[in-house]
Amino acid sequence: MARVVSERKDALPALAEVFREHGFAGASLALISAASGLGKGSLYHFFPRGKEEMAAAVLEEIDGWFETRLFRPLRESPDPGAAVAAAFEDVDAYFRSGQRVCLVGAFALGDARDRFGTAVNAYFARWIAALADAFIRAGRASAQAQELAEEIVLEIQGAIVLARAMNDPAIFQRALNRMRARAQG
Amino acid sequence: MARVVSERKDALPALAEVFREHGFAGASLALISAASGLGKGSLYHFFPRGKEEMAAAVLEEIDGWFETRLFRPLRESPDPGAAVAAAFEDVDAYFRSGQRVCLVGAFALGDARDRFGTAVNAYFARWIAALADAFIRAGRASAQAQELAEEIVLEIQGAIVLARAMNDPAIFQRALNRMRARAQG
DNA sequence: GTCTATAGATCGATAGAC
DNA sequence: GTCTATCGATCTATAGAC
Repeated sequence: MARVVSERKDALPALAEVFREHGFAGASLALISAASGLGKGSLYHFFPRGKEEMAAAVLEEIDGWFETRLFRPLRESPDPGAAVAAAFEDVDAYFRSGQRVCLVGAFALGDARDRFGTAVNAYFARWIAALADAFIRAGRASAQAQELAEEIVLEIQGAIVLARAMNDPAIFQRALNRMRARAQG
Repeated sequence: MARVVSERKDALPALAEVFREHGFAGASLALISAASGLGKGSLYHFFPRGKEEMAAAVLEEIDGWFETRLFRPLRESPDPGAAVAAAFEDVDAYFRSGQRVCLVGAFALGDARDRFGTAVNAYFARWIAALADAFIRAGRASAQAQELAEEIVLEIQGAIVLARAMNDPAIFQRALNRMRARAQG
């Protein structure tokens, strides 16, 4: 029977949750060890450069998930309108209506931005570019598509902040519905 | 000649900057001491309950600033349209076009939300309520005013996240201009 | 590969001189 | 009030047994 954690990749979801909940500075190795079920020795075996390498690996995994599940369909789907609608569904599920934090956005607000600035920037740049691509293929003018994409990514981040601050997923839902209407209009 | 720090209040701006830049967990007493010019002994003289009391005092000061500069004018100005326009100006200046983080929003994303949940919630609730009040007095229907206010506060938070993530104040400016248009329309 | 034990630095917080 | 010195706890990271 396969072990729960038999390679580095298997530990990443637990690590991601710790970084999401506690931030980079607040994510101690003790918390990471407890959440992943791995001792410090094992953690340093998988991530020789320590916490920084753990966070970088988590960012890379998140980036891969978004690339596969959101960005590529937005860029390549033959039906861009359906791809945009599906993307809103995926965003709602992934962020659990704002009760789950966007790790990249949280890093952007703190001093982790200095360490992981390139990854943070690239994540949002590709998100906006993929959305804009879908809007253009759906018939919008390039400049308008670009601004609408930026507006939507920005509003998703704001919805996470406000829904969490007020502990009210309905705020996230209302924001998402406004975005859907704007994306279709 | 008056000393630079002669009472607790004088230390708060420096403390606020440290919490903004490093988050609650990342704001060590060594950083706070260096930024404020106060030794640990003095810090504990002003804030006997330590870091938690420092952060609470900072949140209270921020709340007071917003109440005086933004919320009260929005609720009480005889010209609600002008108050809304002035509020956008103040927001732009205060957050330096997104290059300065909203401490309350940053706390909302991390585990500091559990400690300061009431203050975080109240801050955003009063911000939204004050904006909605101005919109109603400017002639909007109550439900629409409430939703527009929520949308704007949400979008300001998203603009800070995205402008910082991409290190581009123009993103903040564009978002603010969209909000101004929506608030006037 | 995974663990325990522990090093060395830094943490939040306190004590006491001045 | 402000400082220095220092406490015990916790931190990241390493070493070495298995």
